[in-house]
Amino acid sequence: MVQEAENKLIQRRIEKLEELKKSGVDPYFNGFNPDSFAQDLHNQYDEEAKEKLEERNIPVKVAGRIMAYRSFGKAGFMKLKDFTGYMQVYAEKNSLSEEEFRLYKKLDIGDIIGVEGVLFKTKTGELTIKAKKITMLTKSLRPLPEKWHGLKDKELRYRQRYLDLIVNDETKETMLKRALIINSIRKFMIKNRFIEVETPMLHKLVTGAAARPFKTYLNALDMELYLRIAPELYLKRLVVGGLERVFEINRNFRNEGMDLKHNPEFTMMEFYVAYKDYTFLMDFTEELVSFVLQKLDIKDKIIKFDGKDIDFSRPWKRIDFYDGLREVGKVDDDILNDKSKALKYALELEKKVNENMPHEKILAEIFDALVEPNLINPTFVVGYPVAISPLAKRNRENPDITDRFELFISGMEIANAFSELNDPFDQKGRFLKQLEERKKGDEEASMFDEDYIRALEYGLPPTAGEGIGIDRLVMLLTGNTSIRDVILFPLMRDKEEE
RNA sequence: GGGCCGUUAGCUCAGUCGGUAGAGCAGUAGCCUUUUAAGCUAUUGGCCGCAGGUUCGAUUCCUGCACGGCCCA
Repeated sequence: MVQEAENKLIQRRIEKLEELKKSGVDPYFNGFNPDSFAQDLHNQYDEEAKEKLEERNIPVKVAGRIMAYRSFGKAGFMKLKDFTGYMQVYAEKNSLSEEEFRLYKKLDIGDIIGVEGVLFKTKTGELTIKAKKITMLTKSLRPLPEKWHGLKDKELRYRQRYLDLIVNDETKETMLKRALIINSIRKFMIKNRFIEVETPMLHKLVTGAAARPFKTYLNALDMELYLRIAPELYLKRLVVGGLERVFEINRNFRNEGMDLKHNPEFTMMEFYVAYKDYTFLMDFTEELVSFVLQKLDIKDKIIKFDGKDIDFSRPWKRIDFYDGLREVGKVDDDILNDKSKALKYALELEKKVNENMPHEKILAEIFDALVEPNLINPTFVVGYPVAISPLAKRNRENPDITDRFELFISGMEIANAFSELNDPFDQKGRFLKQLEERKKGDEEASMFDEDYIRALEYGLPPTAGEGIGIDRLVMLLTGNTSIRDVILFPLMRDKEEE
């Protein structure tokens, strides 16, 4: 048996399954080939007049899951769902063989069936298939959630996403939109002559971002490995190799807290373009997102998210990191100039900071607390300090800051980008600095990547690079305030089954 | 990590000021050949999240735990 009968409802359906088998019906029949999808039929025939449609006597074969079942004696209606939409089926005794009518009477909501018949319209004008033949394709053993309220329990929706998808059309809509968003991004990148690549997920060194990694182990080489926190250094190696425009849309893994905006594995697009700098990337990002909005048919450039209107009209606001602290965060100058005052202030804000951290890192924490939540419309923050930007190129006028920006929308960090540091001597120094931070206890500090230095010694052309958080972008564009609602299978804690 | 809230039938939810529970849908039986949450009649279904404590008695009160949600860090 597949599973123990959990309750009488399942028990009853298993009995029905056995009855089917006994009467010679294969409850898992594999030879039915539908010739139409629900939505296509609606698109084609919804506008057609009832009489005309019925004269034409159009034969169709569809397959799907029974979502509603309304029966009255010698006839009845079913609502069938396939991946495109719904199609109503009308079954009556006179149009079916005796066996098939008996099969019809035994069907359950949730069963997957194939229907052959002709199109007609009901009294109320709904396009419907009058069944001539019904084929059981998959018997469903578990009862579906209630037809009206559906499945609301978030825990069940995440843990049993298949059920969520069967019952809640909004979930499917969100995921289809996600696919559309990623597709349009890909289209935009390719249009701009970027080459899509895949780089390793299993890394020997933790680099490319500030985060704690997942550790794993490769038996064949007796080697400790990390799941990547970012593909950055591999992508830049490719630019060294002459792939001057590359992008990768793929998963990153970060071993840190989970909340509305963080899932341990998440999807990023990173891309690099040679002979451009970070100012190019700001324009490019505006164009990219505008392109996606256009593909989503959002014409007024305004999106409702978390109760706020977000205006994507170009150009987007650009503010300086320190100006942001002063003007948006109302942070006093002596905090900006004095590390011990900054530390004290950050502690008052209940940030996890300590005296081993560089002053700039503490300021970044204060920025996180006081400035970021106020950046609602798309805002580029520029002028990040060198100390917290180990892979970014220094600004020519002010060597203490970098040619870098982060993009915030609705208080969320959406993108991080900079002119890439391509001076191997400077890069070596930054790596060494990161090692020091690591020794002081910063588990998020970068490791030293010698081969990457070697690659830089061969010469990385002047390059601009950016990472865009795809899940968060999808959240914004689909109106979901939880990252779990835009990931098909978000990570859940184990629940012991009895 | 802290705070608040939730966990009752397959699903969505009531409820018991402490006396082992109820609705709708789904299921089952019957009537019904154009329904739209179809209708009508009858009916099955519960370790009231888990473990302790208080009590004559706990699903209810208390404590702890698990999982989830929201808020904060």
